[in-house]
Amino acid sequence: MSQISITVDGAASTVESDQRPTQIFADRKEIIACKVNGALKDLWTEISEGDCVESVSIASPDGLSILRHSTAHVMAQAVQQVFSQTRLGIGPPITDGFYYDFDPERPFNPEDLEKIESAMRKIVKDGQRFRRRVTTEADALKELSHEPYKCELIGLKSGAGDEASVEVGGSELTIYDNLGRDGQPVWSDLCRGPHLPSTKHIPAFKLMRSAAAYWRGSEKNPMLQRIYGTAWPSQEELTAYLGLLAEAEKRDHRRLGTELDLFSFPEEIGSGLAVFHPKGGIVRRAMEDYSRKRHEDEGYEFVYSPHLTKAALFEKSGHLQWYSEGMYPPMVMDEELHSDGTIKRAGQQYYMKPMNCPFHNLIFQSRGRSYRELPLRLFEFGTVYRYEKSGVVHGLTRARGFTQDDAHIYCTKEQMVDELDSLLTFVLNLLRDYGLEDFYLELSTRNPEKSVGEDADWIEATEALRKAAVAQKLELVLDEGGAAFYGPKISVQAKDAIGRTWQMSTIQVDFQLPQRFELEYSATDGTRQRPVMIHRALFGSIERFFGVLTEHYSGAFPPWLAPVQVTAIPVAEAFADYLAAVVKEFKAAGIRIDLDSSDDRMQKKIRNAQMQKVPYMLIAGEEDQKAGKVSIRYRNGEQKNAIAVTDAIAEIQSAIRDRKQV
RNA sequence: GCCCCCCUAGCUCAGUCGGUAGAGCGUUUCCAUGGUAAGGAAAAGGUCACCGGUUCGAUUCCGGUGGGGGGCUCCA
Repeated sequence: MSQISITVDGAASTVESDQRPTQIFADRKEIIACKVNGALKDLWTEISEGDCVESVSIASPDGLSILRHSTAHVMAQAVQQVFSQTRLGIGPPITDGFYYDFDPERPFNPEDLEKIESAMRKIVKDGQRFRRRVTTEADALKELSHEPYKCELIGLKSGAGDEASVEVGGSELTIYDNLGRDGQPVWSDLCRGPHLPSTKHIPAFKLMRSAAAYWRGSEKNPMLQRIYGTAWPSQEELTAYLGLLAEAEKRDHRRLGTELDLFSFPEEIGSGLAVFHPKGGIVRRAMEDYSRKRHEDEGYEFVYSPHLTKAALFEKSGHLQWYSEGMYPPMVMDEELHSDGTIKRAGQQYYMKPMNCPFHNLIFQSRGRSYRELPLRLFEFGTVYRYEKSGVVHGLTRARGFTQDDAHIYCTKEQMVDELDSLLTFVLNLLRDYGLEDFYLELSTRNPEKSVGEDADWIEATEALRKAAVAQKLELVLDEGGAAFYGPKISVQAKDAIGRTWQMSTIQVDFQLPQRFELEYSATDGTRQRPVMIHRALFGSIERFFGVLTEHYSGAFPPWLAPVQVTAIPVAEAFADYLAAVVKEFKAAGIRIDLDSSDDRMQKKIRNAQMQKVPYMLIAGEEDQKAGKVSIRYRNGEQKNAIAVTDAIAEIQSAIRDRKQV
């Protein structure tokens, strides 16, 4: 047997020529794949003289993808074991897990998932080896003739899109066989790979849910049944992941909205239309008040516009041509009909507004504008109505009626760069004031096929946005071709307390509307010029931001936002009068404080306040009353005793003023 | 909009293989006056989402509508 020289993880090495990485890394159990000369390969791959071999650990990003992809194969095998008439779609790894699409005889139910999961456990236990096999298109079509979706993928191979590329390799067509103990294939799947050495390398997995998905992601294609699963390098990591999901469920704003009596969606009103209860109203008002103040400081002017308008306005803006599907249908006013039903006098059509910009444009246009007025910043908490498809409505984060913290900035081209820069700084600082700290930015650029305007304008605006983004020194992600038809945009993505990303603010340059509305200002030389228009919403919508903050804080709002800032709890009824007097002082100091005068025992009152996530409890008993003092109990269970009332007020006031979390 | 699932007291949920229903929490009243996350007792509270169909009889089975959930597609 001859020897070959290779590099293993950067170190020169000499091995027998028939050695495979599986043997080279035999004593490192966490190594489940490798890179040969930079390309991801199975550990069973052949290596040759001069190859550079790098180990891929199961915990690395590549390793996790391979683990999850292999688990998807195991699931597909199990599904076909349990339901033999099921045809296969595709089964890629995704963030935290994997899915596989199936065309079963009937949709899966939860019991099916249990059956599939136990079949998977058996396959994992069997330790089936994954074997890569190169095939030809003709052979594969023959072998997979009973798998129509796979055959379709083979046909697509040349122009393979993203979703197909996991299944069919770029240059070679490969099939992965799962080999039983006797070395014979027990199951096969068209796949690019790579895969784990064997199924026993799957340390921990769980099937999560079944759902429907269109074949190859198109509404026009048939619906397949998708099963989602998750897989991890260890049982502990799986448990931790499931714990995170449970935590996310606990802080779901829809659940907290009920538990904390913040808002509801009465069926009588309609899907996606919320009412805010008194407690939610306080939080919302605190959010709005602070936003208003900051906008005022920043040179915005406040305007108001109606919720309804005649159709002509949205014809002018282009919304009716482009977005009428997303609008509530028109109300027809003052229409007169003949007795035979034909129209005698045409009515007037009114629409609920899906956006505020046309109204702001009318304000801009209401009189001549001078360059001296620019940048003109018009701000409105504008409530809009959009007829979202029934399947997408989701709590406060995707509603049909919502209020944007909307503003439109009209400026000269020369002012655009500075304006965007200061605007982005303003946005980020404001979001930080609300307790969000971790951001990245996304720059959406032109899609040439779906856009209007001059190339030069697009380039200029995109560059201005890019410059503003880069100045923030935050991560910048490019969303190529993701811009709206009328101009490029930056969106601010914020991470919440448990690491989930939410799209918050958008800043959008618009070339279209100033033209459609023929907006003009008088320049220094007396000529009439078209202003640049910038759309921006910092919260996106107040409802959505409310939902995000509720989840971010898990309902435990910082004092400045908390509906009830302090609950006063007498140790016994005898001290209620004393506390009532103290409560008066707190109220006079502008603190939102409630005295719990119910006949519950104090332990119960503490529990209630705790569950309502009230930031402070003010407790007083005999000792406090004698000394004229109070005790403060915090949300974390800590307590400070014998505090002078004025000190307690000062402490809480300062936390509110500084928007501190406690 | 599409696929699947769900809707029982204010909330969270049992239950009825078709004979009109239960628990815990909450609410009300009474007792208890209690120093750090549930004191005790009693009572009230339901057209079993709504509308049709099948049936002697429907909360239960079937169909439709509304609302919700998980996904897909979409998100100006």
